[in-house]
Amino acid sequence: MPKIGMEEPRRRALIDATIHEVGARGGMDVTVGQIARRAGMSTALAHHYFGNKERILLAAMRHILSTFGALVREELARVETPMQRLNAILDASMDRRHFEPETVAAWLAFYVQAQQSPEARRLLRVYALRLHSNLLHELKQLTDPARAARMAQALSALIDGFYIRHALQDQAPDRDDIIDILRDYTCRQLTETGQP
Amino acid sequence: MPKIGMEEPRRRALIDATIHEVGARGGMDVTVGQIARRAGMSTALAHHYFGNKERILLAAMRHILSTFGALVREELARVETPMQRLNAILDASMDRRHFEPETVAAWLAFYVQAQQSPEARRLLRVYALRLHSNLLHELKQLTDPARAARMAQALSALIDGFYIRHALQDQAPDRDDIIDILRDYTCRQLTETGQP
DNA sequence: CGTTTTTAATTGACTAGTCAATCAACAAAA
DNA sequence: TTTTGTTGATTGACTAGTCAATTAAAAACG
Repeated sequence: MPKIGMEEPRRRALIDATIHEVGARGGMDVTVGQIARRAGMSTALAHHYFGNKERILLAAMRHILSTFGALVREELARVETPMQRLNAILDASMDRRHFEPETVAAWLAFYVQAQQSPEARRLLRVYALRLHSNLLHELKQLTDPARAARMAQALSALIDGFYIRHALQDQAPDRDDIIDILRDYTCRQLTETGQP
Repeated sequence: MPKIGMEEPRRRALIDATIHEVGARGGMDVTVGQIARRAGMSTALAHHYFGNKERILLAAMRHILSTFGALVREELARVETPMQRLNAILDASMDRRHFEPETVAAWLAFYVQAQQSPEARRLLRVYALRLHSNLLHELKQLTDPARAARMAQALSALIDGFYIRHALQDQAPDRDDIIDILRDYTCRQLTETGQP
């Protein structure tokens, strides 16, 4: 059975299985055995490729974050004006793919693991910082620096907040309502009223 | 040594120890042994009082949520006008006590556990619903129903979002900045501009 | 009041089970 | 034959939950 060049597909399968298993079980308390079985191999092989459990989990986390980042970059490449680019970031952040139950559960679980694992924490920080600086870059071209900074913070929090609420409430607003709220927020903030 | 009337302080100590232990370890992967040791008793006694591990965790969760609810109610009782009451809810939601690292970590961990445990899910739903309806009740007196609903959704998401961001980023805005952002949001939304 | 019985509090030792990680061994490709 | 892929079996550490036994307070009794 041993064919050569198995390393890449095996790693891929393990990462995929990890995300699905974490999503299905709804937490990080997955066993290497469960992951390996879903990926169609023995636990020993999983250890062979990743060394230990934590590295499997981190690889899965890295995969989710880089998928997210790639999607944002892709949407961003399509448009020109700051306003379009801002909307592109918001759209990409609310992409349907992020709302698949497994992904949401995995995301949430990673947030918790970040409290224990410095490397996981670092990864999430990178994601948060990139989102923030992406937003800020566009907003600075649309309003004054102070308001831009505040809006970037608020939009980041709104995105994370809606995401986490979506994870466990059925009456949470759906994707389209969320985008409406985000657009309404930016629109109102950028319309100059009384305050300087 | 056995004194009578120990049940109540023991339960209290176990709940307290659970929150601290979950907060310190940054997840739900705490052992009954760790909790019991921190509470100054044997694992058997912890089982004696709560039956099993899940009930210990749920009791701790219930305690955190009821503390939160009591605080909101307390602040709410102090003021009269809808606008004051709205601000009271926001202030209470952002109270310093909720930002103690242990509480934040425990809160986050409970969110994850809610994916696995129906009872935990139910408890969090109650919290979310109460926050939402509290906000909605005041907002309906300040603006039209559609906008009130949208604002309640947005404010809930902002609160949860800032909370979760605070849990793992040092550059996240602090309590006062967050309150500024929340107030700025409500202020702008309630100021009638162009759109009906 | 003194004695006996009941009851709550408490634990150490034990059971039965899980899981991450290791290892020795085997199969095929190069 | 060396390298790469692969596994079953095993180990060692840890965990939830149980249980019988112990202690002391309280209550019942004479």
